[in-house]
Parts: sequence; structure tokens; C-alpha cells
Amino acid sequence: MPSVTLKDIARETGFHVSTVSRALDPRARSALTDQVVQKVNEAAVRMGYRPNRLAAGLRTKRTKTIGVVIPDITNPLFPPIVRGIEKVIEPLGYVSIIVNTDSRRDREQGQVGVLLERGVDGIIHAAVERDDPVLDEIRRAGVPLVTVNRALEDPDIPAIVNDDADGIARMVAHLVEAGHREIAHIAGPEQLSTGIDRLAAFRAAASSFGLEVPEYHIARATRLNEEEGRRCAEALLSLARPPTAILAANDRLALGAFEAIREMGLSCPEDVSVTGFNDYDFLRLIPPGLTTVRVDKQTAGRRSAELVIRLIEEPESKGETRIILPVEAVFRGSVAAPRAAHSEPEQRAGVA
Amino acid sequence: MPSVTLKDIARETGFHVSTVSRALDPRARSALTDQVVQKVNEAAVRMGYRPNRLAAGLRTKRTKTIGVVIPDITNPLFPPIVRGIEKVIEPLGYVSIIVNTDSRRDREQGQVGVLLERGVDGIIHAAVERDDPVLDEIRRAGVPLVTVNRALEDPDIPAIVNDDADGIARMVAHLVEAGHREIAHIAGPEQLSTGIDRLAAFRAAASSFGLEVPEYHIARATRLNEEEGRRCAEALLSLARPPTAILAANDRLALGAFEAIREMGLSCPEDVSVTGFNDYDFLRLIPPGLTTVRVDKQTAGRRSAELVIRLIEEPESKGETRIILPVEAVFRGSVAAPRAAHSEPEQRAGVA
DNA sequence: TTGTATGCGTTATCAC
DNA sequence: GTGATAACGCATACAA
Repeated sequence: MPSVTLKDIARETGFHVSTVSRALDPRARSALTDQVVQKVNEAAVRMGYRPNRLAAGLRTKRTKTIGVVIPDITNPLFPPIVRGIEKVIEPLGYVSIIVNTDSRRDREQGQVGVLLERGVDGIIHAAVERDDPVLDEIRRAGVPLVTVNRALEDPDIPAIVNDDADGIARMVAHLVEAGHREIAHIAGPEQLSTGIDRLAAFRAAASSFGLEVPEYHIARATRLNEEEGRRCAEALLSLARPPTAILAANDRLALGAFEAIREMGLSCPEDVSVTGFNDYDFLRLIPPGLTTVRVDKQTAGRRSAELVIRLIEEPESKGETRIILPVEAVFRGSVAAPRAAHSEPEQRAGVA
Repeated sequence: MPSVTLKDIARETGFHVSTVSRALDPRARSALTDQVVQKVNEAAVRMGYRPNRLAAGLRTKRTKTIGVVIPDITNPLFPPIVRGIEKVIEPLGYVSIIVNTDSRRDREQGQVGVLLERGVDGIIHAAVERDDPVLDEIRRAGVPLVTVNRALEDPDIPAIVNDDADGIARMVAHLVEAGHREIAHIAGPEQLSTGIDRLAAFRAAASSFGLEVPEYHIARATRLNEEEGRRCAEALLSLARPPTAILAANDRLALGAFEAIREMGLSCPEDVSVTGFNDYDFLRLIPPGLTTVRVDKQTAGRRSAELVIRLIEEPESKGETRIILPVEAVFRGSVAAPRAAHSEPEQRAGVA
């Protein structure tokens, strides 16, 4: 805790605390004699003055702190988002307090409470579920909220999301061009906006290519991790009519699919093509190279920070609060032409 | 910011603010009638009271906040450390404020200042250089400091480090067992404790096996990144007497060495063996599989948090403040027997 | 242009 | 046991 206070500088310079306060405040400084400002600043530097942000915050109700809610910082999706946030807020004098929810609703409530107790000026939430109850609490506290990566169902809540529909459409198109007609989808949890949005996009894209996707070619992951990807891929590939390609709702599910394929004695892309979503930084190093949708994580973080700070500092300003970031398709080795010509509609009958 | 205050509860219940404060404080509660405590708590819950930590901190000089200084959260070494810290502090009611220095000293000063302004109770520093000037500032502020992963030269500063010597010794032993006698080292920057410690360990281990390491088999990286690893490996492999194995001071340098080897038309481990240090989580997925030293990142984070909290809450307590964590060797595909039998001392003469 | 006074919400030290 | 009061460090409305 800084120990030299305005009072100390006041005593030292002979001016009054309020004068000192003003001399140190760039916005109030203009009302003072240059001489005073100079003297005070000189003393402040000499004495090693450092403002006590707690005291200032208590007075102004502004802490220059942004709360950031994420599921787990060790998930490689989040560090770049956090970094993007930092890059924007740090030059503006803000800091962030990051809390991890482990994707558990019960923890989430508490963690948001922690942020509120500390008087954060705004919250960036990268872990919301579609109908997250935590929303009420944040709203009641009157703290600006921006979600990133995922969105709430309520369209009034500002959100920075990726163009899920476009990304999925590109993956479907790429698989179709490679010759696939039997494409399965490992969908994310339906509590997540990305889960249902990507599933819907998959259905739409498939149908636009005249593909009929049987219900049993949709596997539903309960969590976005490798294990669920493995489980779902194994189930899909064990079907009487297995898909020739698996379009996963995210990279971790796709990585899990890689494992399942290997474990079943098959290989990717020879036997099964796989695509993902997100493009973690290190993916290019992992064979056969996952074809996926690159989302710009740093930018997502940056935009969310810019938005929340705008909401904090200019609450009246009107501007876009629902931003869809463009995505990019990244083609690597995990997609190839299907092995056999499964393309003719041989056995359309149900084989659950 | 929580809007219902002690004053509100006081008005509601008819008790005095100070009484309400006591009723809500587990430690002061004992001096009150059960009835009062009950009534106050009931009202607090009903009204949705949330303590204002700023005000409390202003009064008590304790913010229950830990500052964490890291170079860059997108470096995969740090998320697990941060997570380990969180796991310890969160149940104790602390939060962390994380700042990124980008390994730049000028930024570091400012970032530590930010932490101090916010009255952090302690600082965990994962980015120190050996003679970091920031130390003085932190010491002057009287804030407990613990370094993790790296150490300061001053032995009085508490630190959680890994057993660098043991890790390096194991890598050397493994390479020697595989038949290597010409082992080069890519050393980390000498401003970092890990840079010089691992280099010293390398020299010691090599000499214990009777290997003579010519000075030109020590490459010095100026930063711990892939690019420097590539540059150093390329230089080593371009020597008239190239090494058959490269022992890198960390995984990123090793990954860079992989690149250099590939670019030079060589392959690992057939032409050159490579080892690293740290063991990033995703390494096992990258061929040929880096043989490396696994450090327990979460534990390092945890121990550093436990230590800093002990220093905060029991400043008098005596206990170990310099902790060396055990490491584990992880053997993967990047080490094999040297191709030719370079082992005879053919041309010892200098070839710089 | 500068000084005075007050309050932010909490805790701690007094009295009673 | 409970109430009154001051103080933490700062910012600001108001006075001069």
C-alpha cells in the first residue's frame, strides 16, 4: 500500500490537501497556477507519491477494474482473449480481475459475486450459457456486461461473437468439395450459444448442398473436451452407416475424434476426414494438421474490452453492441477424399 | 458496486452500524447476542447485502488481493501456474490481479506500480530477472514477494523454483546412454536464473560423464522463443564439428531447433537428437515427441500462493521460503542413437 | 485561484 | 452487549 498520501504532500508544500489533489488531477489541474502545479508535482515525485486507488474508488465509485469471467485459463482458447483484453485496458489505466468458473454454474454465481464486491466497473464474460441466471445479478448491480465468444439469448446483452454460421458453412463446403456426402456433426452442449448455432449452421449448410443428415449423424457432446470428442466420434464410427467425415463443433472435440479414429485402427484423413473450430495456436504442429475455422481470439478480447469500456465511460453512447467477427478457414491435412464411393444412396433406411 | 450498505441494514433492523458490522463479522460476532446476530444476518440476506471490499480495505489496509506478474499469459508455461495460484487463493477469499510485462523491464516497473497502487497484499512474480531492480520498489512498499519459476540473486527473497540441476542432469544422462558424446546446449538468457543455472548444470553433468564441451557447442539464446531456438540450432548444426544432440534450455527453444533441423534437410531424431525443459501440455501430440523435463506448473503456482499468503497472514512465522520442486524426465521420440560413430576424438582442434 | 467541509462504507476504539 | 465516533485517503461542491 502506498504510504505517502496527499496529506503528506500538503504538509510538505504548504498547500491544502484539496489543492494538492487538484494539482495531481490532469482534468482539474487547469484551474490552478502553473507554479502550484509544478511545486506539487515536484514534491509528489520526490516523495514517491502513489495514489491510493481504493480511496479514490470509494469516493468516485469507479475502480478502473474490469472483471473477466472465463471457464478455465488453461484452456488454450482463453489466454489470447485475455491478452487482447489486457492490451486495450492497460493503456487506459484499467486492470482486470480474472475468475475461473470451471464451467460450473454454482461457482459462477460466487465468482461474479466476488467481482461485484470489489466494485468492478464492468464485466466481460467468456463463459455464459444461453439463459445464464447470473445475468440478473449483474444487471441488478448496474454493471455493464459484455459477453465474448458466446452470447446470451437476450439480444439486448452486448456480445462479441464469431461468425459461426460462415465458419461451419465453409467446413461443410470444403468437405463436400472433397467428395463427402456422409458428414456427421459432433455438436456442442445445447446450453451454449455456440452449441446450437453451429448445429443449426451445419444443418442449413448440409441441406444447401442437398445432403440429408440423418438424426443419428448428429452426436451431442455434453462438454467441450477431448474426452467427449472421443466418445462421440467412436459412437459415430461404430454406426452401421458410419460417416466419411466428422465436422466437430470445436477443436478439442476434433482432437478427441483423432484419438478415437486412432484407437479404432483407422486413420485420418484416409478413412475419416475431420474438421474443427477455433484453431488453437499449436494445432499446426500436430499431424495430420487439423482443418479448422480460425477465430481471431485476440481481436475478440480487444473488441469486448473496447465495448465494455465504452459502456462504462459513455453510457449514453449509441453504437453497435452485438458484433460478429469474421472467421477464416484453415486447410490442413485432416481432410481428404472419402475412401470408397459411398456417395450413391445405397441404404437410406434407418440404421440407428 | 454493491448498493445496500451496513447503514441500510442498520436502519432496517434498528441496530447501530457498528453492531451490524460486528454481527456480520465471524470474529467479532461472538460478543453479541444470538438474537441480534440472527436478525442482522436475516436482514442482510433478505436485502442482498454485499460488503464493499474497497471500504473495508481502506480501513484495514488489507485488500485480499494478490498481484501476479507474468511475461505473457499466452506463453503456455503460465496458465497452469496462474491456475495453481487461483486454486489456493480463491477459497481463502483472495483474488488476483495479473499483469503482463512482455519481458520488458520498462513495462515491468509500471506494472508493479499498478499493483502497488491497488494495494495488493502480496506479489507473486513469475518473470524476474536475476538482479531485477523492481525488487527495491516492492521491498520499499513492504509488500511480501515470492518469485516462481525463476529466482532473484538475493537469497533472502522467497522463491519456488524447479530442480533445474536434476532435470538437466537427467537429460544429459539420457543422451549419453543413447550414445551421444557431442552434445550442444542452447542456453537461455543469462539475465535469467534458469539461464545460468541450467547452463551450469549442463557443464557439470557433461563433465561428470567425462565429456569435454567446447565453448562453441554452447549457443546463447537472447530470448526464450522458437525463433531463437531456430537461430541457435542452425548455428550449431552449421559447425564443422556439429553436435549429434542438442539439449535446449527450454521447450520453446527445442521446438525452434525442430524447425531448424527440418529446414536444413535433416531429421530428428535420426540426424540430431533434441531435448527440452518444461513439458508444455500439448507437446505429446507433436512428432517426433519431445523428450523433456516435466515441471509441475500447477504445483509451482500453488506453492507460491501458499507461501505468499503465509507471509501475508503470519509475517512472523518461520518456515522454508526457498523451495525446490522435483522434476520428472519424460522420454519421447526426439532422442535416438547418433547416426555415425562420431565418438572418437578425431579433430579436437578449434573450429569456431 | 485556493481553501473548507463533507462523505464514500467500513472497522476499531472508545464509552456506557 | 451495544452505541457513538473517528479515521482510512481521496474527490468535489461550495465558499471565499
